Amino acid sequence: MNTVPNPADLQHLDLFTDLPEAALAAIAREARVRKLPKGTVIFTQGRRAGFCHALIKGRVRISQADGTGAQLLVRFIGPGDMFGTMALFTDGRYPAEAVTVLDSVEVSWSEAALRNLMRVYPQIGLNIIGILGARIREVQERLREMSTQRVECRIANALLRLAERAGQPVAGGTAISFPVMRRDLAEMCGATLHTVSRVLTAWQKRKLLTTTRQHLTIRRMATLREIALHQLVE
Amino acid sequence: MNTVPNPADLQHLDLFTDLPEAALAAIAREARVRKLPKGTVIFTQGRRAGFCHALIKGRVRISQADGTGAQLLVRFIGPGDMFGTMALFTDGRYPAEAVTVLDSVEVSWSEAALRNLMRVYPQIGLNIIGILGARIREVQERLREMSTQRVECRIANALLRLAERAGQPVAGGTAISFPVMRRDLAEMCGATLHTVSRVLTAWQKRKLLTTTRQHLTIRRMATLREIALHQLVE
DNA sequence: CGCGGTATTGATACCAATCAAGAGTAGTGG
DNA sequence: CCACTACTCTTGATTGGTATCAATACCGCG
Repeated sequence: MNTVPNPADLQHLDLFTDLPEAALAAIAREARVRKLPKGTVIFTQGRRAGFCHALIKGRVRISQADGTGAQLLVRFIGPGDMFGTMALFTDGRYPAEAVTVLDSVEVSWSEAALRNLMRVYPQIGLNIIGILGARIREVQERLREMSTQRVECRIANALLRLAERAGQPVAGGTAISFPVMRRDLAEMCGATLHTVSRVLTAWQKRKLLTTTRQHLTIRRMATLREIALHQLVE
Repeated sequence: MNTVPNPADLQHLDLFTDLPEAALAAIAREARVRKLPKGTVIFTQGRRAGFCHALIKGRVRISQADGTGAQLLVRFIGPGDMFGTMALFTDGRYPAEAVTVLDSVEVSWSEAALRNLMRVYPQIGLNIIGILGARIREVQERLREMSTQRVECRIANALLRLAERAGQPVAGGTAISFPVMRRDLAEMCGATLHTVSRVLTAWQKRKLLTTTRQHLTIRRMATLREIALHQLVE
């Protein structure tokens, strides 16, 4: 379970882009690798954070609950993505919960190890800044969508983001490569699962996409883009 | 106009916390200081970014427009805050517009200067990571609010955030120290200015706050907190 | 087979946007 | 000094998009 990763796996992590070979080897020596079956809770909201995480394989669902039980789906983490790292540089507590939705392989580093590595290889710090910057952009974009657009647009945007980050070309469309429930989509775009269901069945009738339970394939990406952009849905 | 700042001014900037005296002096030498009257556009959305900015005095409004003209008020920048820096580490374009809402004093560094300083003083990089992390948290919190809470709660939360970052104790309450319009509040919490106006007058009748045009004083912070937390507003 | 989680679909209610009008306030310039 | 204009703010009437409530169907799995 607690093995050392192959440096080759590490070079695809966004955390470690533009680092020399030697660095990857050193980083690998400090790493902890774990195989995590689908459904594993990696960390829970509010727990003390001591590690920087990254995903080698699989998919992780990051979600945040408020006091009343309402949930926000913050993001799905895919292979190569760092996660749960922000906490180390703020108040030391995870602001959200992370659960695998597929069998996954995760790498992690203790806070001390990460800080040492950052000292030796300053590029890591620059990478983290870039990653956080990109995330702020994405979250702000979602915030703007939530403020100004209707549910249909927001659902379309959510699907486009999923396709972008986890789309697999298949015969006659793009399939999302992991199980997505109506509830997930709802929590991604601030709607109820009822509304999501209605919209998806309407789109299915229009041949924009096909869905079976938890599985989703986009058939007409272009039309979906139009719906996402335009306020109007002719 | 193009003077060198007093290092003492720099030590209160979140960008440069935990830096030695010598560093502040070096940083000051690279800086550009500008006095900017109220209403000055510091940068516009989409423009090529070449500087890292920080505010010494005054207040700056950061807002983002989508294609249709709808606006999101991203944040108000106060003394000590860095801004417009994310662009340097992502795609090199400002994702939002910055305008002074009070007479202000701004410091800025060219991208090259900043990168040099970061190389010599790695703490700056850590500071930036901390700042970006805190911002992601705040934006995510707003996103969750937008998804799950009603307008009244969201307006209450917006006011609390303003009070937190720009509240001045005055006789019988906390005043917001810069002009805030109904439209601003609306764009902060995804509502129309009409709704904001209605809610504020209702609260004024309940003595929760007092407003004159563009000026706002919170009288019962505790009650406002209750409204913000609870979904229910008895 | 029955059971728990997931998805569909209809009926109703209601929050907040939209539409519309006008009042207050600041600043400008003749 | 006052008319004039631009902007901010208030308030009412109406509409409509989504949530909510409620019931049922579907599917996988132990």
